[in-house]
Amino acid sequence: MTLSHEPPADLGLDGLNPPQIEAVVHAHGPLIVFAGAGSGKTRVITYRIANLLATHRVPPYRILAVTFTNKAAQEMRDRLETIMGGGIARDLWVGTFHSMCVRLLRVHHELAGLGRNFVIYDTADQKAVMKRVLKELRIDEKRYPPQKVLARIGKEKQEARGPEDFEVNHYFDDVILRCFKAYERHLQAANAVDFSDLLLRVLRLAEDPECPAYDDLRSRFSHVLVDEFQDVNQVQYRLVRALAGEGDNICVVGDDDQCIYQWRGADIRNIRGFTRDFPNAKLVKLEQNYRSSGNIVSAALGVIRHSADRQPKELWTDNSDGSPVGIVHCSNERDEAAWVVDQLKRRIANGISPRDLAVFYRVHAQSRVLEDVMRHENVPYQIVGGQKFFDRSEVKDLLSYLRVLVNPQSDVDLFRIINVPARKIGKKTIDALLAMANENRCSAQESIVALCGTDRVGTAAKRALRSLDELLQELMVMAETAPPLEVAEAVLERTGYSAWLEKQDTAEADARVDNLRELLGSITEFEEEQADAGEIATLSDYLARISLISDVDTMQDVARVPMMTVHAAKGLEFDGVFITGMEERLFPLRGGDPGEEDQLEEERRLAYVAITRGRKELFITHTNMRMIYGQTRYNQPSRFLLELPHGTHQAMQTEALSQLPTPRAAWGKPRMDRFQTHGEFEAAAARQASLRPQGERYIETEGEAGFGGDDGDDMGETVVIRPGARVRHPKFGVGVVRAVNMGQDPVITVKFAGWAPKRIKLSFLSMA
DNA sequence: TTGCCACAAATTTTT
DNA sequence: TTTGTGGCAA
Repeated sequence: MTLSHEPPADLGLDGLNPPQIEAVVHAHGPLIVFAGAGSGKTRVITYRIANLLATHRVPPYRILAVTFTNKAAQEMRDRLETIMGGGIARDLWVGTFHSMCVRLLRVHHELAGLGRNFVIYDTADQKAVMKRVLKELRIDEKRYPPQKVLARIGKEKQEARGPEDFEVNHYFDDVILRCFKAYERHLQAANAVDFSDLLLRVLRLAEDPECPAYDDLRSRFSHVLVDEFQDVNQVQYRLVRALAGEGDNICVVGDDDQCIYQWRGADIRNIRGFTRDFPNAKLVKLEQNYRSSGNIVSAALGVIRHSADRQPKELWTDNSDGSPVGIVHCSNERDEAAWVVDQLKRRIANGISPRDLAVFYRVHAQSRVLEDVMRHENVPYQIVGGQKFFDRSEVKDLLSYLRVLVNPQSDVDLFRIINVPARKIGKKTIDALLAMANENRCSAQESIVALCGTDRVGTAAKRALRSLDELLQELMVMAETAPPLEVAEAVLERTGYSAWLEKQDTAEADARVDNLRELLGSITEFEEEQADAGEIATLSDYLARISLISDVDTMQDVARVPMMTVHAAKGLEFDGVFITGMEERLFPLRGGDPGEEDQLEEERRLAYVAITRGRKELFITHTNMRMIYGQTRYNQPSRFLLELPHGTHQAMQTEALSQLPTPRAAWGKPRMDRFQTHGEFEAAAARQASLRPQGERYIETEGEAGFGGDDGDDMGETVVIRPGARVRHPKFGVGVVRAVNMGQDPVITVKFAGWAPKRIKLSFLSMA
């Protein structure tokens, strides 16, 4: 069996391709491409650019191509370099929205109201700023958690609204507004921007005809191309429109079925907006999938078919059916991990490279068990994303030092390192410094000298502050001229950070030293890269670069099995894919509160994305019982599994599951005493869950609801819920049933210890 | 001021 | 399960 997974080899410049592809490559004027999964869209964009360069002689620096990740940008560069040669790719503007905006802001920083060495605050930094704001405004952190306030503000900024556009609707909105204003003020004072600002600041310049940079921004690019257009938000879309300027050489490529970032502000309506803004836009559909086997494509279609409100299109493939999609029933998450790892091992033993396989999960929390088993079985793997390297405390410490040196106004960074390593500057001193800075409306670092001129702190504190200040001043002078690596090394030495770690002499401290070494390595790498590009490596460029690396960017091209969340898998493809945890409540993921319908839709698209990553083989696992976040859950198989068309998949189960004791056990939670060992007990519990027929779990009786069928089928006895029965809820624990409301989705009133009686859907309850 | 301990809270996906 | 916070003693 051979599968043709590649688009026609001659794709590109000579007119021998399917007409749709030719259209994308050669079309003039605005163009919108609906590109189904695996239709080779990135490749098509690449060839369109190549065509612009080669046939139309467009200078490379006049072309802007926006990708979703830095990795995708790099790949596009590499491909173009392979096709064109001559180092032409170097002058192209290829990158993410964020990296492109950093570049533009470096040019126009003054007009944007920023110092040249502005720094980028990540979510942790934002939180630190917000905490300070709340403290300053004397707002209770409990009632207004920093995260929540930031989320609200973030939503506003995502829609290009500042404090002046803020509408006060709810009773707590005026607090939010006050925080919003103070937050913006603090960022400004710190010469810092958050992720949204990066885009927003450029947008403000590019949309303001009065702005001196207006013309430069709008005429800089003659051709603009955007990949993954379905995940573009309001601000990004307006940015694209502005940068395309008066011309209409704009090409956007996307797939509404793969929109998985609505929670981050992605707006499918932009697709409609595009056809409205560019009424003469040509529309091309790429519907042939070159990537996946027939069975995988059918499975994907089965899931996405149920999606509401999608653009009409038909994905199809010429590829042979391949092997059926394996739906693997496992007993618990350890069993699941063991099965997956065993399969990986077999394939690797058969000569498949680990890098051609991949394991996906819905949330990072699932990775730990998989990692344990991988390590135990000596299967080489890499976690893509997750606890990020740059989030480790020692790494953040060093970076904070560097950021303070580059930008002394960055208070968040100063406070992070002010007493690391310990230099006898404690809470009281810090509070005094904070108060001073707020009074004088200046940065904390500037306030050091001022504070030392008062008697608000003791002499010991003054001495500590002074010596820190002197140290920072010296290093700052150095940072102006010395290469980044030298500065970083000096910081570690002169601040005593290295000595401090070494003195600890614990395994943990050693690991930290290693991490710092790795960070120095990354600086070296950056320096070399810049040298190759003929540019001078500056600290602030380095800092900006690492603020913007995404999860997938950290994926190395090494012989290890990549493991990642489904989100991170977007845009990637593998010969063999294992999707784990396909269970209700996990995938689709359901949080605490009412599961919104459109959230389910996004989960569905996410499942579609996951499935379509596979080229030849796809396995989807689900368990009866899963320990996650320290709690055991008994989950049904995902509804998405039920939507797979017949004949495309094959049900399998792990050995542990097939060795279960007799399935006649009752449907309620089995009693421990009926089983000899805990293993059997678990297995029986698992078995019960698996036996519940989908969609008919609850049979209506008068005032009673059961966890099982009671209509005389042969599935075992029914456990009946009636007032007085004891039930268990994953969050509230064990409670007593007060009342039962029947219906399609029975609602039970339950009294839990310590809570007022709650009305809860039966599906959330299990037997106690 | 520092470091330790106990307790509480949260727990999606990310540029 | 992990992470953060707050209080307390040295």
